[in-house]
Amino acid sequence: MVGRPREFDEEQVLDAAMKAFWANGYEATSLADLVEVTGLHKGSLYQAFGDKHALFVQTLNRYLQGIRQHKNQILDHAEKPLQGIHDVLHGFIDMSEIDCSCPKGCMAVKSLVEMAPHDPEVQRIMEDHKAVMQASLEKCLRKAQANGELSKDKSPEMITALLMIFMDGLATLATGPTTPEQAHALLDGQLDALF
Amino acid sequence: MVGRPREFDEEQVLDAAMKAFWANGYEATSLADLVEVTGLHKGSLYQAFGDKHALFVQTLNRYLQGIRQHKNQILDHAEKPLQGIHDVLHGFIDMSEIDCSCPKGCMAVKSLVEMAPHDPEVQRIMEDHKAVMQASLEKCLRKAQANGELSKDKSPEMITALLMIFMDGLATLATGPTTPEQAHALLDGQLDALF
DNA sequence: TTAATTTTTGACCAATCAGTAATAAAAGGG
DNA sequence: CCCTTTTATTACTGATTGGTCAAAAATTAA
Repeated sequence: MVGRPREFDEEQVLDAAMKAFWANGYEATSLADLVEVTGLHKGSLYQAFGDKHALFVQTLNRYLQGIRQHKNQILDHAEKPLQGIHDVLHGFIDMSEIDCSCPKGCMAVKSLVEMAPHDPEVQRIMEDHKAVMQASLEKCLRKAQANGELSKDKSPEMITALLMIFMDGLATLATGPTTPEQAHALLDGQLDALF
Repeated sequence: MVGRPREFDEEQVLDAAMKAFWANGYEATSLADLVEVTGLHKGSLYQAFGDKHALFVQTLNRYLQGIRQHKNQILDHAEKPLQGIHDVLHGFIDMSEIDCSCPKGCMAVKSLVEMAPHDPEVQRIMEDHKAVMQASLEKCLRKAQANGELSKDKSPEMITALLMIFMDGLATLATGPTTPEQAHALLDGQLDALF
């Protein structure tokens, strides 16, 4: 490698920018904010990541990829598929407790609501992510049916859709003063209703 | 009344501003945008409604009040309470079809996600609104229980909470390319699961 | 040591941001 | 008809916006 070496860790910078966007949204996060949280100078940010929108897209992809990686691993390796789904969904609620430096709520839902309506790229990213998660959940539910864990007259598609809607709704609820305990109880209520 | 009379209709201006905020969110809606959609000059906007934030709060209150008025009337006067709930929830989906000039999605959810986390006033408004809607739904469910329409071993609180979460989730879904038919089907699926 | 390459840094830019102040215009009250 | 009150309009502000550019610094290859 030729040239002056980078003085920053790309992943750390992306994480810092991600948290800023996550906490405040795209529009309300200024370049000055990004400079502050990343510690980089304006020019370096542009040279390394492109403009503000490109940087945002990279942080969003990183956020979604992290979720997919973690959740799909649980879903694919769960001994009891239904337990896997239970763990994955309750795990979403605990995410904010594990890393307390994370903003409240879900960056994906926030981006979906703020950006997707008028941003084709964000829209595409979110649709792809949704399709992947949907497929994983459905696959897991079919395993549960084959397993005998889940009645065969339930519809995996409908259950999956309702679970994803529920998680989106829970994420908007989580922007307010809801405790993890309440969230867990509500999720249990929804799971009881569906299974 | 003394002084020069207003040349605009306050409610029309609020509606125009509301749609701008609704479509683009608070941060992404500039004063120039508001001047354009309202037809008023900057100074008139400030004199009549206060600053940008105050104007936003007024549009949000108008939006929420319209919903509460409409929905509570249905809930309170429904012959069959469960049918009333059915109508109210499906009615949310049809709102965008009735007035096609309305932006997609729900302004309340959008404001909740974008503003509530760091805006105490919006947070309070949304909490109050949620409490009112929650109370109306619960009251209606209890009537259904007294009526025999709803089994008494169901929890009105839990059902209400799950319905509200579901509607929030549906609103985020509606920012994407979801047809009203799909939304109705999903809502029916949720209602089937809950009742 | 020098040339090529990449990053860092800080100065700089036009455009837009929300918001204000001053003046003109239009009404009613005396 | 004048005075008061309210609204409309225009011009203007300082600050901030996202983004660029050129020069300095740090590294490797020749």
